[in-house]
Amino acid sequence: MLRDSIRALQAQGYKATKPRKLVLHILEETERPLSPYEIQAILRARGKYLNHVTIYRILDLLCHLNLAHKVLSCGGFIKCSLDTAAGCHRFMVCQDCGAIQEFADEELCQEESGFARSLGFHTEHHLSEFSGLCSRCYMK
Amino acid sequence: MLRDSIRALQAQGYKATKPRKLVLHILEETERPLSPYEIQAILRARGKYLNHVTIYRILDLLCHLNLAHKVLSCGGFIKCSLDTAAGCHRFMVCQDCGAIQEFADEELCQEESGFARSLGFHTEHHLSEFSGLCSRCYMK
DNA sequence: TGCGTAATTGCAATATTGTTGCATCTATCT
DNA sequence: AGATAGATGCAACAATATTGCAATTACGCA
Repeated sequence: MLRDSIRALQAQGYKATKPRKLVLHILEETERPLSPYEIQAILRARGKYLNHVTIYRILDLLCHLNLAHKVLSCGGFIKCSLDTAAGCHRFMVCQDCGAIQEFADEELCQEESGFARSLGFHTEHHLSEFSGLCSRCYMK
Repeated sequence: MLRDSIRALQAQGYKATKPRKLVLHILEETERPLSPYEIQAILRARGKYLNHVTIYRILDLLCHLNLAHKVLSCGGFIKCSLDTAAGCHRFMVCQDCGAIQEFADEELCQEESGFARSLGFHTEHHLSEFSGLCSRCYMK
């Protein structure tokens, strides 16, 4: 919810400015990842203007507060839809419709850590991005 | 091995040109991911010159042939050190020394697929990048 | 070994993406 | 409403990435 995100901003001492609300609103209503310049274009098409520098800074902040995520495989940003630990970053990206589903699984995470440790590696953050077909596109 | 990579190029009908050998050689001897411009800088420091466009094209080709990988979390490229299926892309990145270890685990892969399917998602490619400390840095 | 040709590279120009410092503006508290 | 810390816009710039085309080169073959 937009309202929750705004509250989260304020709770940590950040101002609920118009630009921040605009960016949050766009992210809320969009399922697929958006790049900073895409966000700017969407706003422009609606007669709003934000400087790209502002958008970059807002996205940095949102990621820092775990209100948004950067999807590395495409470089875009999506809203954070889970309130799990910040250390894990997991998505399934549908190759057909581009939709993204965030997921979390404690068990999988532990198995990954265990596997890594068996190779002598002590992990802190796990990033996973799976691509394939979502249930809807798979049915088609 | 450099020789193997060159052979792989030729086996698929690509020429073993000087620029390609240079890039492969740099990737072979470097443990950490390198960006196109870093590769150019390393070569320049050795008195060699490659146009950045050439480097981009070579890296595209190497990734396409699964002789190199792009590490998404940093944007750099490393040599491919496993001859596993091209669909999986897994690294552990040491936060201290920057070294990268590629890994593969069929079992983990299957569990990931199963987990995704339980959410209605049919995966094709799995990307994982774990960050933490390698055994050497963990000991320090 | 030298030639012909298709593949590859270099170059120039341009597009896209990301960053910095500073002046101006605004959300929030009183 | 006014003060002020924090946020935004602007301008300039840096870094990264892409395209079309001319020049060069690796490789097969005579």
